Amino acid sequence: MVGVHPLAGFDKLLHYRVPDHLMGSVEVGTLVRVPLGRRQTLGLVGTLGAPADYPVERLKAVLQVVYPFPAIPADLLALAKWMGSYYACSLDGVIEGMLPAPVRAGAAMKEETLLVLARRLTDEESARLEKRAPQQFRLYRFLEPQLVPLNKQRVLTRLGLSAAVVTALVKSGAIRQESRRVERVAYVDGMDAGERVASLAPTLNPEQRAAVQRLSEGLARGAFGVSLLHGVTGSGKTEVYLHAIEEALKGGGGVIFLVPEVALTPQTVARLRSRLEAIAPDHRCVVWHSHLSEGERLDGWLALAKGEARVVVGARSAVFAPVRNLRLIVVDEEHEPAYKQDETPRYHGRDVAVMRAKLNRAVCVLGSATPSLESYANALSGRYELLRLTERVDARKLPHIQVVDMKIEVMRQRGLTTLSRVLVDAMHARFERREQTILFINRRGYSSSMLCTKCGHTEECRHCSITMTYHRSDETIRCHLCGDSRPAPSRCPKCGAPDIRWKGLGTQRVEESVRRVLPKARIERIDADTMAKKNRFRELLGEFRTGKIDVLVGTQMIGKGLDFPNVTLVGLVDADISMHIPDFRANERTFQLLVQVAGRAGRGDRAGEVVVQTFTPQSETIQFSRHADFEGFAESELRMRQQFRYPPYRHLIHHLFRGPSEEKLKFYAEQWARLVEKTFGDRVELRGPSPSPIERIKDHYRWQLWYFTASISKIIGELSELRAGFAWPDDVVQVLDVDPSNLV
DNA sequence: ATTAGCTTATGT
DNA sequence: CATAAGCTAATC
Repeated sequence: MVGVHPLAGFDKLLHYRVPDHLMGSVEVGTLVRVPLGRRQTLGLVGTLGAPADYPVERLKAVLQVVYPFPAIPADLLALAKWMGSYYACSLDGVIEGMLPAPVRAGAAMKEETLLVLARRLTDEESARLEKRAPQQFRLYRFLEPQLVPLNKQRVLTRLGLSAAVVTALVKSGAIRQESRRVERVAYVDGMDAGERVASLAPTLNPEQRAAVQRLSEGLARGAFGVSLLHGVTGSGKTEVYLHAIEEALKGGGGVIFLVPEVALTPQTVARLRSRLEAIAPDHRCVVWHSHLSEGERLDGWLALAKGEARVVVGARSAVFAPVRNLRLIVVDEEHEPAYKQDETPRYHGRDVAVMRAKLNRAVCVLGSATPSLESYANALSGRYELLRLTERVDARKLPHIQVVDMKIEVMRQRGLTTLSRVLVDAMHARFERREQTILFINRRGYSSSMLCTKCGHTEECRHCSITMTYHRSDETIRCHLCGDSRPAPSRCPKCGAPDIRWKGLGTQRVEESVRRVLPKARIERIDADTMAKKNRFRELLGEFRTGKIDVLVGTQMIGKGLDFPNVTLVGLVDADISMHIPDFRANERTFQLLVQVAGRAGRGDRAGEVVVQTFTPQSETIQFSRHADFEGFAESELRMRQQFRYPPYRHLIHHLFRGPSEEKLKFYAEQWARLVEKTFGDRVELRGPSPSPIERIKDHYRWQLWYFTASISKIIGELSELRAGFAWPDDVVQVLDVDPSNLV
């Protein structure tokens, strides 16, 4: 008897009888087909043994064992359970997410039947066979000289025989049938030929050696540990990974190597695989990404599940690969937002990796040149080990950085200003020397926060403690987490200053200001509006590169991997805007970009200059919500209901929010109701609580209401880090509860 | 998620 | 009394 999690849309463990012929092939993690009501579904064996409170004689039997090995091994099942509670989604949803599509579809292994000689017949026997069963004899004579097993179907068609002939010959013991899984030609990229030569590891520098040393010790210890490998681009992180992987493989362990999806170009994959396969010549290295065909995906997955392959390189979902004896997980570019899955089951690949390492007592390496706030904070607090690679390949000088307090600037210039004295002077100097300037504005198009230009105060939601967003259309401020809204104040509630309203300093306005200051300069703007014309973006960048433009004003787009040698000044206009967006990751993305842009400024051996303008006091801390997507959640849910023509929405509301009366749930129910009314014009009526609670919803909010605290000095810290040779200030971040492994 | 089966409204 | 709609509870 086994307990099975049916993958049918509800989370319950149901018990089934195991028929005799399947007895040996069922264990925890086996994928089975089971009857459920009047249908059939896939299910995952979760426990062995009899049910606690269900009569054994009424159990139905397992219909089929889909694979003769665990599809979701015990460690992944534990991970799935953890994800269910951590990310507030159903267990069966998580499990489905862990299985590749072809497996989920119930695809059994594709097998072929082979025929091979079992016993050589004596002359006498074969003579008798020839006379009594000429067809059998033909088959025998065909197979007798063969060196390898042959495909049954092909042999039969070739000889024009029926399957009965085989059955008879098998029965008499002359031949044998074998079954073998069909190997697909999954990797046709010529990597098998040559190339292996290039895979000798280059010698490591002392820093790399030290990092490898620490990781090897961790692997030898066989205990859970997370290391943050903080190394600039080109400092040789990959070599460190590879040496650690080699170490793990030598000890017989399995390895998962996660990279952001975009990094999975054929070239990088090919290079990595040849290196990895050189390290472990007897093993295949499975590559995992979204462009694989279903067959390739299935093959890779099966190879891992059966232990034929021990290494997987892949994007986000590769963290669920059924790797056996997992010893090491590498997460490259751990700060990348691509690790976050934006559909249910929502999860963060890096966090799941940390948790999976913990469950396996394995080593997890997070690598980045610009670590995420939470990982860095965890390293500072000692939860993660910090490994640094500071030696850069290009010995470019680090830029000078100035921070301008715009509140003082506003007082000095008597009125709201866009550009500070310092920045204007610096721009004049560049213009005279015929050098170039980039002004960077991180503006979010749709809305902005309420920010006092005098004291830096921002309005926060009284329920959620995140920054509220100013909506110009109806003069209100709204919380994007819970949806609460109230009229926008006209004066600062803290200091009483009249000009609290944020006049979004968009790119257009900055462009205007620059024109006033540098009337003769050629100025161009790059933002979403400019991008509307298709080739304009590339044109502009071309003109900028050839020096036809003096000042480039733009948003995020400027930063994307572009290198302009004549840029010696970078101005960050209102570096703190993104701090007030109620999702701290928006802020992260910005500052990582800032670091990249600023890091490239400079010409020849002359260091570049960076001016950072900010309203927020450096000492002030701002709260960010961990996941501000209540809105997104509600909307997607509603869209789904609409699509499938569910019953009237009144009913839905009742369903979702019944349960023990709780102030908060009621509040959310009301928000939801309003949303439904707005979206569908449906009149919504909230009913009182009813006795059966829906924990899922409560969990969902618990999940969303975790906070994250960071301070503006993080940005400054990042930049001064460039100057100070990677010495981070100690007090940059305070983090609450962002280490997933603390939350079992 | 799906569905059987129960309760309640709606209609002759 | 029949039929439809609303709703609950179970699925081993």
